Amino acid sequence: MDFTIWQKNTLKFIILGLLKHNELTGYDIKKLFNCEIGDFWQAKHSQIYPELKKLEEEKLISSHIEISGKKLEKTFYNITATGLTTLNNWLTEPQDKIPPTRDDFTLKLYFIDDKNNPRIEELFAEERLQHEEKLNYLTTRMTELFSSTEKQKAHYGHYLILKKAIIREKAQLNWLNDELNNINK
Amino acid sequence: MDFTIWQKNTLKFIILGLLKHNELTGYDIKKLFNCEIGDFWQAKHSQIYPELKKLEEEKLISSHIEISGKKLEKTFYNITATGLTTLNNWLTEPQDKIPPTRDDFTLKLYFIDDKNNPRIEELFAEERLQHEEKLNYLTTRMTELFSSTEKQKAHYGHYLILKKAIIREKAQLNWLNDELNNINK
DNA sequence: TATAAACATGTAATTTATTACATGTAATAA
DNA sequence: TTATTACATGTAATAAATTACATGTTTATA
Repeated sequence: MDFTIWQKNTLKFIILGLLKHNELTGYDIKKLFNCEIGDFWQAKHSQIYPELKKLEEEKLISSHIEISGKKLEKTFYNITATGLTTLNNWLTEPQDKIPPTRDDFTLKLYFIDDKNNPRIEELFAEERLQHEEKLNYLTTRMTELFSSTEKQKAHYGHYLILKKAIIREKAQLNWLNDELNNINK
Repeated sequence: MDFTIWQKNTLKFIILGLLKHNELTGYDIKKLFNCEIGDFWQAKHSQIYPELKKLEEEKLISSHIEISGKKLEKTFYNITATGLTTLNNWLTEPQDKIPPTRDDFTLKLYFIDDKNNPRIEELFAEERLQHEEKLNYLTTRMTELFSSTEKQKAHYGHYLILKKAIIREKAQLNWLNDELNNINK
């Protein structure tokens, strides 16, 4: 009997979730981390490809090869019945404590004690730029994908996380602007 | 010549930052992750103690032992001049792209496509509880530590990150409540 | 005065994630 | 038509982080 609680391996479940509806190649999965889910998780191809092989060994996914063009072999993956069960179990598991944000911008701030240190303003300005760019991208995506309530309902989860990301970025930007105003006073 | 860019090792700089003003033991540092900085980074003692030894080898910190009680040896660490320079360099480095939130609550949501799946409401309720508890803790800390503007100025960075965490939790809770209302419509 | 909780420090094994190394095809634009 | 970009897939080395194993002291409390 093994009561060992291993580390999460969230990537495993993300892959299963992504394969729920469509068959995908490793490259497809890699690209999806550039879109909305990239705001909530990221993985490099060097982690994705081995994970796919592991999942196939565990019989949670299956694969077949298709030739694209003259000789390029693309490996498509499909979720199995067992895989679907594993995914649903994960979805039903109670949530753990909220993990830390791992935000080193905030940490840097924490270690600058002098309110008049000019680096504070610089940091805020840099950070604001990043969040402005992100918010811009996210709002564009939102109008692209979910202009109508029908479209929202058809991909409800997707709609939700996009909305959440936008709210997060806006709150962050508000805070950044407020603090920048305080500094200049 | 080595142009290799290694992974960050943020813990290293957090330790240096924490030692900037006070000498601390490994245990002290461990405990600090239970407070505000725990919202932005966390580390187990099994990572902290080896890191402290590494930093001492690199001459970024120094240590001395004090006896507590009859025979308990406590190792206190101090930052060196080199350590201080290293810390300041980190603080001055331009910020990277904002990293993903690694939020598996949101990911789970993403993979529940059916708007009527009862698991959605459950997930939201679980998550709301967590964030309510956290917000509670944070606001208590805020009044404990920063009731006056003098106190805010004296530890400006600390004040800032506490404020940021509170704003984040509030925004999150607002979103959770909004969505819970939408579900019940 | 026993005992539980908090203090205090460490290592080993393992998992997770990143960077670097490595190779080749297909489509597009100049 | 050539060059560049995107497509496509992998492994090796390394770093970062977690879990588990391990031991002992001091303080508070029942």
